[in-house]
Amino acid sequence: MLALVDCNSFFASCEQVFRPDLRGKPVIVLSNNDGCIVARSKEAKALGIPDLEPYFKLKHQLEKSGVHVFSSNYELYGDLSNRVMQTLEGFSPHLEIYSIDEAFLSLAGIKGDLRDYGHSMRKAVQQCVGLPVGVGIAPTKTLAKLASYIAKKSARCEFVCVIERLDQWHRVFAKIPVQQVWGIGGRLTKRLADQRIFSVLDLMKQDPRYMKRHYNVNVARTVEELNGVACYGLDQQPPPKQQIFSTRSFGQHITDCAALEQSVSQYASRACVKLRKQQHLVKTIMVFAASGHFVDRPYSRSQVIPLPMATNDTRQVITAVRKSVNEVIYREGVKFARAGVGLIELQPERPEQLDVFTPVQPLRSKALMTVMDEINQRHTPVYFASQGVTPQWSMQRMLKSPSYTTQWHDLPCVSMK
DNA sequence: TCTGGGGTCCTAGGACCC
DNA sequence: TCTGGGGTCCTAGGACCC
Repeated sequence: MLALVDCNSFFASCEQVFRPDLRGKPVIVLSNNDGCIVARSKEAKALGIPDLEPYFKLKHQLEKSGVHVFSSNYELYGDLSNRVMQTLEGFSPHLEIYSIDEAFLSLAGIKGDLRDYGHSMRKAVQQCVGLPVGVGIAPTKTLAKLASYIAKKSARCEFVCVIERLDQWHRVFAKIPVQQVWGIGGRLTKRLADQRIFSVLDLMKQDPRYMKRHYNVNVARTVEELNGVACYGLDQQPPPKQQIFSTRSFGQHITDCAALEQSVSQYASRACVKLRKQQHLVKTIMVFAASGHFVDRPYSRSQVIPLPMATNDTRQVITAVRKSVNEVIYREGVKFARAGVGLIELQPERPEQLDVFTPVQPLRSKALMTVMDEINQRHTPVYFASQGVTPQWSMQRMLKSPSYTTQWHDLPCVSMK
């Protein structure tokens, strides 16, 4: 059996941990640049606030109804996420961190009542981190996901749902729309509806071979998984990333080339930090920049750049992306709204076999990057001048909460009265 | 004025090889 | 009369996830 543990309204709940005055109140969290609504507390959902709606459209209404609004604070969410995962590690030696707010746990060998076990996980996370979670327990990942959905929807479950005997669940599955199944998105839902497959039960009853022929192998696997046949195992050590991207929308539109160069330098630098963390080198990079989606004549340019040698030296990558911006991407008169850098062809830092003819990165690069990474973990960050000192185009996060758990000057204070 | 930022996997079709 | 079959690699596009 597997458990899926996921945090309820994760970002919104994080904001409430150090603000007890906001518990039980409507709270929402916005995406980067305060663009869209990406998380809503239970109370905010109850007010009918839609997910992924642009903030500016609802701002007025939100103010009127007294909703508490936050910019995203990834420092805080990342740190609380780590604490949740550490707590869960105490419940199973086999844990797959699936996303910032979810983990799969193997419950193989767990004796006793699984529902009780689920409740003890819930209690532990609540007590150690202060966050509410739901627990779904079932024989396959897809069913565990479904169980966690039921755990949150049905009051009777009290946030823990165990699916063991599948035949006892047909009545419930018949009431759940098929798009709630993990792996079934909007497009597939439409196609399935044409075949009169509307509910989880409808999908579960299909022949996997037929579904493989008419859809694809993943849909076939989903059907198998719904029937208790495990097609996906636990990935305890996620494979290294095959591509690394860093892209952002700007806080303000950019029209001059120097500013655009600064921004891609910064994204290149961020991507290279991730690259070195997974001990890889990059051979090919991609740079792009574009105007907003919602202008009359949208502009977008990208360039794929092979590097002279595989590297993880930020300087090499910055040089290449700046050149690209200058010579290919930038155009006068365009109001750029976003840009990004992708490291698209990677290879391990230590290849199995070196060969005589391929140039290798100088050792001094490695030494310099190691020192930079170490300084940036512990001290005031150092960075390249080309990233700009006080860029005007930086992300807007007007409503960000303090980094309560990661910055000394943001530590919460307790006063005794 | 104002609409996120990451990722993965699969499939089909073309080019090319023997 | 009669014109193979199997394979790899690459790319673009589609679909999904959080």
